[in-house]
This record gives sequence, C-alpha cells and structure tokens, in this order.
Amino acid sequence: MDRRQKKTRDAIFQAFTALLAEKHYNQISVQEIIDRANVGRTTFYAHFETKDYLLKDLCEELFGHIVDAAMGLPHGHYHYSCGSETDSVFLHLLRHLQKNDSNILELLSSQNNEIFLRYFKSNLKELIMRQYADKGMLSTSKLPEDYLVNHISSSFVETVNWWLSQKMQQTPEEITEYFLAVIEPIVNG
Amino acid sequence: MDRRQKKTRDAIFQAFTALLAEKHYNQISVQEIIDRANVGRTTFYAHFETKDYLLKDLCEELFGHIVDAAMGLPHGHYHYSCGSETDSVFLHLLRHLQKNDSNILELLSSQNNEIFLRYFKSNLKELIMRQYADKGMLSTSKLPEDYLVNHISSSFVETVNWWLSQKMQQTPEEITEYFLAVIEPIVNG
DNA sequence: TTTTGTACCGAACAAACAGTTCTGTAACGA
DNA sequence: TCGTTACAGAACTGTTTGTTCGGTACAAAA
Repeated sequence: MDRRQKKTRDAIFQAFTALLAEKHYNQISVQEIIDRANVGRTTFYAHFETKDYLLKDLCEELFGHIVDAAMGLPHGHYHYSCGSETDSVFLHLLRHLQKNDSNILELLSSQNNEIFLRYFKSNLKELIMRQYADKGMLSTSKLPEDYLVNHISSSFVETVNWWLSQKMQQTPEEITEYFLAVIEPIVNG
Repeated sequence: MDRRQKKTRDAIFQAFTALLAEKHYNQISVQEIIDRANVGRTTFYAHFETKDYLLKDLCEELFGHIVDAAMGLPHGHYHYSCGSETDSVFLHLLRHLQKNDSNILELLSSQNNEIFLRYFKSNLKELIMRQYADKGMLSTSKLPEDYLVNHISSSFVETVNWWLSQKMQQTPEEITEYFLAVIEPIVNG
C-alpha cells in the first residue's frame, strides 16, 4: 500500500475519532472531517464512499483486533500461564478494553456509544457461540439456543456499557464476576 | 386544541411513521415528510423545531400510553380478573405490543428499531424499579442494584427485539416464560 | 536518474437540504 | 358575525453533499 494512502487514511480516521468524541455522528459534516484531517475533498471521497462507510471501516479497525485476539484464545475456560485462575474470554476482552488502544474507550463512552456497542455486539455473537453453544452448554435448557446467544451477547455489551457509565471504577475481575453471576445460572441450568 | 392543529400534527406523524418503515431515519428529509403529509414547509416548523424533536414527540406518543397503562397496574405480581394465573407486568406489555396500536410494531421491526428500543428501555427502567427494586427483591444479591435494574431492562428490550426478529411466532405467554427463566434466577437469588 | 503511474490538492460546480420570512387565504372558536 | 390563528405558497440565505477537471508532488520501477 502506498505510504501516501496510509497517511491520509490515518489522518481521516484520527480526525473522525476526535470529532466523534466531541459531537453526535449525525451532525458531523464531511467538511469538518477533511478540514481537521487536512486533506482535500476529492481525497476523502477517493477513500470512502460516504460518511457511513467511513464509520464502518473505523469500526472494523477498532474491533477487529480485539475480537480476533479473543478468537485466538483456547475455547471455553482455560488456564492462565501466570496463575492458577480458571478464567473466561470475557475477562480477556475487558482487560483489552481497559488498555484502551486506539481511543476505543473514548468512543464507547461518547454520545455515539450506541453505534459502537451495536457493532461490538454483532462481533460478539460468534465468540459466544464458541464459548458456550458449540460445547452444548446451552442445549440443556428449554429455551431456544439463539435466544440465549442473543441474551448473553446483549448482557455482556450492556455490562460493558454500565461499567463505562460508572467511570470504570471496578476492576475487570469484578465486572467479570458480575456478568457471570447474571448468566451462569442459565448456561449451567 | 384547534382541530386544524391536531389534523396536521397527525398527518405529519403518519407520514413520518410511514417513511420510518421504509428508510433509515438519517436519510429522511423534511421535504419528504411535508410532501407526504401534504402540509406546508412553514407549518412543519411551526409544529416541530427540528426532525429530532419530531422523533421525540412521536416516541412519547407511542410509548406514553403503553407504559402509563403498565404503571397503572398493581405493583409486583397480581391476579388477573379473567383467570387464576399469577402474572407479571411484562406479559401485560407484550400483549399491548401484540395489539399493535399506532403501528408501533412496524417501527420496532424497521431498520430504525434501535432508536425506538432505546426509548423503550429508558421508559422501562422506572417500571422495573417498581416491579423489583422497590420491593427489595434485588437488594439480597451481592451485585449493585442499578446494575441489576439495567440488566433486567436491557434483557426485556432485547427479548422483545428477538421476538420481533422471529416474526412473533411465539405467544406473549411463551415470551414471558423465556424472559422470566432468564432473570428469575437473579431476582430470587 | 529517468520514467511512468497515481495520490493528492484546489477550485469550481450542481443539486439537495435546512430553516426563515413574507403575504394572502381559510378555517376556527366565541 | 367577528376577531383570531393556523395554514399555504413562494422566495430566499446559507450549508452540505458528491462530482469534475487541470495541475502538482510523490512513489515505485526502469
């Protein structure tokens, strides 16, 4: 990839991210983005078809890493090398969020958080399937499996949202405990 | 209230609702609304400051009735006059939705459903507080009370969303059963 | 270094949109 | 019947979007 392309693409992403932290997505104009990114109008439309596609590409860049990393973990419960705790993929995700690479927390805490939480949730379902459904942990219940997968994904995303609304006063371990307390009665039913 | 006012207000609401069922909120213009409602440009701005306020007013009209009706019910579990079943406010809400006054289902099933589901959830929290929190049913848990209220509200809204995505194949009674199965282990903890 | 390609800029452009202001008309309530 | 007021219609300003074009600067291959 041409170095010039990556440079302008990053400039646009950065300007867009800064604006998203300031105001609502709907009232951000392309003009503002290119002014702050210091790129020409033509250049913007050469990179992104519309503002919506810019958002989509940004989301993929943001959540791609986190979810890919979590997908690379051993399925189900596993053993941490540094200790003896039996842990879940959820704790791993929360720790990733806490590290706050690429200002993801700013976006998840902004007035645009619904956009990103929705994207987060859609990426999460696949993960939930591997964590629970594929192991048959949900089939013992009388409830439909996709209802439970949806319930667990939503609950995790809402837990993250609640954590952020509390200014992240709790540790990832505590939040994991809250979340598991709320869903474990179902998956082990 | 002047009959002319109510007439144009209803015409705008109806046109807006129809458009929301067709396309995304962001790409609906005021011009489209007033064309379909057959009202003048001036008239629209005399009634609604912006498109956002129109949406807000529509939401209040849609969910105001439903939640008010539910708020009027006896708190907690109660006895249906027509039968002997012990029931919850949730079943009542689902039955209200199924009746589909004012095309609320069309909007909740449209591509704009996030907007309405979010509004629904915010109206729901107060109801949850009355149903559970005020009776101390959540204080026995080790988890923060507002975390649980948020979790229950979110879960109910997501349950409704799932129900709609299934084209409402299940009865309100079945959905209530699903939902209670998922949250009762927590509130009775 | 020279050459070839291409990413970028700047300006200008048309079309659509938001929101306001004006005048005249028609419907309302009392 | 009479004063009030909601409405239509049109015009207007300023903004936004998305596109087009000629010229410049940078990149990678010769």
